[in-house]
Amino acid sequence: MPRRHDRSVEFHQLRYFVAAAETGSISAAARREHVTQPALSRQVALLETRLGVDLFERKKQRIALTDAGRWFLPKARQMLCDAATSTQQLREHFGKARRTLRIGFLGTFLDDLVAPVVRDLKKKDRSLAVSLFDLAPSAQLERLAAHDLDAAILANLEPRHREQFTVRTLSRHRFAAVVPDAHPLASRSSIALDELRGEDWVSLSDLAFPGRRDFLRAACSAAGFEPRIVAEADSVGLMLGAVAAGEGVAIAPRHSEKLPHAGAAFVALKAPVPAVDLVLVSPRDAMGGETAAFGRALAERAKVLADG
Amino acid sequence: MPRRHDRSVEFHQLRYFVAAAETGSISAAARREHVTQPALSRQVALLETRLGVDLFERKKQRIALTDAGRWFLPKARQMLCDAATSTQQLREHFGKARRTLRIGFLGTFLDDLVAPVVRDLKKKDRSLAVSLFDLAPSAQLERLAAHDLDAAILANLEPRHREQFTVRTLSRHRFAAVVPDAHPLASRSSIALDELRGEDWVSLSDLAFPGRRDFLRAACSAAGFEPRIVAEADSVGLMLGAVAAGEGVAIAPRHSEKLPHAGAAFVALKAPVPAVDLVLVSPRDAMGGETAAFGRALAERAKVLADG
DNA sequence: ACGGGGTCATGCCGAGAAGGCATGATCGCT
DNA sequence: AGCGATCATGCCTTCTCGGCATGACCCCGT
Repeated sequence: MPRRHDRSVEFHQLRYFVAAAETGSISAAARREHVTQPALSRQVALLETRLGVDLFERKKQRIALTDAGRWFLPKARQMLCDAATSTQQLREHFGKARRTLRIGFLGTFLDDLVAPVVRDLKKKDRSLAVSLFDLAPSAQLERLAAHDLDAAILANLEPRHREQFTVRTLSRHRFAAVVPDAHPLASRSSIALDELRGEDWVSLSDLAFPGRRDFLRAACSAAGFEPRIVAEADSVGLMLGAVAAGEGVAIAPRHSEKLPHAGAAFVALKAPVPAVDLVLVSPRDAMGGETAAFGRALAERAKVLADG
Repeated sequence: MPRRHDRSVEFHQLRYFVAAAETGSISAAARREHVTQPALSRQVALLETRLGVDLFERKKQRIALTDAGRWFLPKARQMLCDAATSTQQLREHFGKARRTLRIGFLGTFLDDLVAPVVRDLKKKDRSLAVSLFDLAPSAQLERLAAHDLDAAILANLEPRHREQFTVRTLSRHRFAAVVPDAHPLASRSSIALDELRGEDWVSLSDLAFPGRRDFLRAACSAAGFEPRIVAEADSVGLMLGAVAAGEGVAIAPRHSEKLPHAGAAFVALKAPVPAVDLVLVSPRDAMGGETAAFGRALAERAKVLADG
């Protein structure tokens, strides 16, 4: 008897879910995954029934992640990353597969930093294979330590990581304030950090973003106050959601404005603007030729972006 | 067009592979997974072709893991663990699922420590749900920190983990020497540690077993010499394999003698015998009632074992 | 207001995958 | 040698997944 009513999740369902969450559309996800829209729609629905949890809100037209969906998204990404890297590593080590470069980063860097560099490198070396993974910083560090990634793009690196890995500085990223749409300061063109002195604050969990909370504390401390942190989120998306929901205010790198953030407004900060160095991190021992080439190209691109 | 020649791995194939590796038999694995032997045989073969790598050596009768298989086994376990814990956590948090206790440990502890305790607890509370995961220590610690496990059974805990988690001592475990079958000392009933002074040593990777290498160094140092470590393995099984292959000698907890170790012999050590405390580790904040009950029962059982 | 171009969901069908059963080949053990 | 156990293969059935067609709905422009 072929097993019925199977409650187990399948990899392709996770892929479809991630695609749908990232594109915010079933149709677009279907195009990306090279299947038809009904096929993907059904697999996502099946995933939801198997999990017993709704991942998307069907708002007649477009779809939106539920809280459960937002929570599950990074988990699904990690599962896919682990499956891809483990099997790839197995093929490379014990089989005849060619070396693949595996890069981790936050999704917001894909479009104008990582993707162009990868395109350029592939143009020069047609045989180059690259796998890209959108992961939370802590997940990147774990996989870096286990040699499941060749390089990761991070900020807010703690000292013990600086000595554990080789680090190359890419560019400096400035922060902006994020406040609810309804907030009196939302329409200002720029504000000083200490105007947010009395607010409730939303930060990022140290579990997913090591060092980020301390960075917030240090920035506020430089402005002469201590932030009252009332909530922590596991991802930038969840943090923006918390701000939109009125839980408090936050600071975020300016480029995260590209994430969906309905209900939350980005407002420029007056000098001194908090900023972090974006760095490329690799394991100390295994800095292969492709990794080094990628690092060089990435640093160059980052420099161009910073100048422009 | 239904996709052909799919190279992607499926969860059930990983489950079957792990079952086959753990039981050392396709038939036994099939019984455990409630499918017929041909079904499981085929899925494992299919997995191998998709990976492009042989995971088992078919020795006419029984099967044995290849090096690739040994390397892949912990990876497969982690993928299954992550899928199980993530989906379960989702169901509990956002759905209507009952709380499940998630325990991590090394496979060698299952039979006489973990399994009996779980059986007893389930007898008392029929509604108790428990998930068990055979994971490398570092993997347990990661998942503990991310609240993907409720408790883990570990040894060789580093100070920073002792302060990060709550720790309960279970029992003391003594080590034995492990030498190749052909080694002159293999037939002795017991040896002193410093008789291995001049040998090449095999240890466990700090990546998978944090603190274990330092423990070996300290033990040898107490015996008055410095071990020349020529190889490191990612799992106890790989370490025993390395010893059997003649790469060197090692020390291992006596209970790991239950693992398959053809070609390697366990020899008792004379006093002072290196030993570690086995501890139950849980996140500081979330020590639920079931977790506490499990801890108590486990400590009791460990005490009985130590006395017996 | 109404139709066209989007969205997502559902019904139906066919190809393929996965499982069961039966069988064959090989080895170990009595 | 024969029995029992192992793993692999062939054949058949069932379920799944994906494609196509279609329907329901919404936004938008004429």
